[in-house]
Amino acid sequence: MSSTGVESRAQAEPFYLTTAIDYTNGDPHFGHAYEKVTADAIARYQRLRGREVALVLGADEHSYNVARAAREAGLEPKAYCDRMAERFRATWDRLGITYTDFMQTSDPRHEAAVRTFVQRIYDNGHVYRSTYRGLYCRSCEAFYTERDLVDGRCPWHDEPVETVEEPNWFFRLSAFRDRLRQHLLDHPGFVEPESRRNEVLSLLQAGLEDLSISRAHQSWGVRVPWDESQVVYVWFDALITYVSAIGFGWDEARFRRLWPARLHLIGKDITRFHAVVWPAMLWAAGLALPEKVFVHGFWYCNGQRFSKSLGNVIDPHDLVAVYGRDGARHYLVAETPFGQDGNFTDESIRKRVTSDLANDLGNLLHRTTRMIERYRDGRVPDPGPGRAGETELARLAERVRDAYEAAMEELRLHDAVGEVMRLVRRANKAIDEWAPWALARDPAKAGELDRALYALAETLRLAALLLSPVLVDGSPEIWRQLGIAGEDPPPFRWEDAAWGRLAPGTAIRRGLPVYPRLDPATTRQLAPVRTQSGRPAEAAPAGGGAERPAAPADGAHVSYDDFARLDLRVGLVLAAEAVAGSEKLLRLRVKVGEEIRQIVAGIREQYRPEELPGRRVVVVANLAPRRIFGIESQGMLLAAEGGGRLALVVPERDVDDGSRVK
RNA sequence: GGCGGCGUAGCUCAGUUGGUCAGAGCAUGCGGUUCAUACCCGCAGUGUCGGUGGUUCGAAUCCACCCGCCGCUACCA
Repeated sequence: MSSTGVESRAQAEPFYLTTAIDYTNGDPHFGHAYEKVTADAIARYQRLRGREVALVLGADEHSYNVARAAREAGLEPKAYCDRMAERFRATWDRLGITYTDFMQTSDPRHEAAVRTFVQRIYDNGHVYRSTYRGLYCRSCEAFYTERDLVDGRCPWHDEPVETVEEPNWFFRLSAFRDRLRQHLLDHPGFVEPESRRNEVLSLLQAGLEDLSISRAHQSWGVRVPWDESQVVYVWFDALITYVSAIGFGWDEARFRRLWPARLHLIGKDITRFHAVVWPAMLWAAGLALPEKVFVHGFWYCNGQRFSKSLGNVIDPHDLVAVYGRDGARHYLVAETPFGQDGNFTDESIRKRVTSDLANDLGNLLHRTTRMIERYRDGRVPDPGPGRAGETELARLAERVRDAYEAAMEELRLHDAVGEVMRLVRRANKAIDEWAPWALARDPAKAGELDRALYALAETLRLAALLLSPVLVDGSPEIWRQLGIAGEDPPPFRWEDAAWGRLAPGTAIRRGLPVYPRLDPATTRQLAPVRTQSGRPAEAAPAGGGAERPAAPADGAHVSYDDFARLDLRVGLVLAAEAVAGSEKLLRLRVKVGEEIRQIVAGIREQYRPEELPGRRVVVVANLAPRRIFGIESQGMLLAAEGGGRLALVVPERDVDDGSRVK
């Protein structure tokens, strides 16, 4: 698998990968950084393999939120976008992301590409005119879904929205269902991980609806070429970045060389657009499909979502400031299997960086260079003819290289790094076994000592090379300290990932530890554990007297505390109406103290809408809002069910609405 | 409710097609070493491999049912 045959073809083919393009109505955060770092590690690995790599990043700007943020900042949209794009690029530069292109959707080249693209699918007969119905806010000049609304009102203006119909252009997405399904069956690797692919398949099973791809009444966006009164729907616009960034519509030669992409890296929230809509778009435009859509996981923070209201967002710049560029990158790649969710904690990153980079890798370099200095006058000894490959370390190194290669090709980034760390740990152990300090005292063991020191230096050279896609600062530094001649920074090449390439006689240049241990006393906490109120948790009181022991929770009982988490309230039904198109659902407006909630309840078979207003009910007031039948339900009614009948639970005598139910 | 997935040492997880599969890393305890960044190395562990049945000479690994968790989806108490 390592170095023959198939290679020549692969090397000739460029490797084009993309990350999601980001909304730039706020600064880049941890999740953005994760995606870019993993993409960059893949890109650097492919370059290591000698392939031409295009790594595209970008900014998704034609959304209403961006236009609004611009207005709030007092800037023209384009000026605002350009400024934000700079902030994003600065962050990616800080993280060492080696992107080749950064496409803003407001870039004239992109806008031209979008027009070319949609014109093409129009000419190919995949677009038709129909009516779009949606909820429209006049102030925003934008449509919203039921899910976006807050209390049925515009999330930005707190104004009622109105149902508006407008003529739009529709894309025949449904026509591609069977073909897409077949493609997924024929190409198991088209969507990964497999669980995501299964989701897409079941989605297709459920059926597809055509997609409105234009909007009237909007000025911020790309004009539909054959209908200047409309702009292209923002998602359609955004996806086209993947081709516009590499020249579609403005540099055909480059586009033809790089397309189709080998990999789209995305988060799990946008799977549908990339695994369903995008392939259909490409087919409609007569273009080839990308080889793979890889869905990475989300990061949590102390088990909770990153969110501004919790105050636990992490600025990538802080991550770099505290843990270093390599520390941040290593943590992001090595901590969690690629494709799974991760959980950021200050403790986990400190441990990961300290044990892997400082204690294992950094210290191995330090002790190795120190011994070469001390025992061999600072020159890498000659292991002697034919002996270098005989040591266990040498054999392991080549096995690790092959396992690393397999892992990287399959995007098991975390396994790939883990393999190299295994080698590093084995080298540390080998030092103990060989005890070079003992060999040094016995002139008869000079050959053994030579071989030992050579093997250690060579292991470090290889480990640094294999880790170079992640440890972008440390890998070159390790080579520098090993005294490897050549360009600085070194052009890491896969051909050098073979045992024995380190030239005997090389003068090492020991330096300061590449990865100093973090000082726990001064390491800044990036994500202190917080209480639900958003305040940092109090430290446990000394003496421990005030600790409240958790009630035992056997299978049959919940603790009182668990029960107390429910906020049950008396509510007064103000209005009730049947949910159109539904048999069982009623949409209620319920007054609970000061607030009025919209609650969807499945009680229509037992209660007629007109008999409900004025009645008191019991409401679960702190239930997370859910969308039911397209309508947000902000709570739940308590009802008893039995004998096929449903009975609302009501207070036995009159109490004020808003009263607590215990 | 439907579909998919998961439940293995304190924690995070590996465990291809059933037979050294009961493991790794981290954390803990004890010991060793000195080349080293209070580092590294060794030893010790604990596990009813979610539960119950079944197939088999033999199952963490296959089947059934049950419990719990997660994802997508759904006319949701």
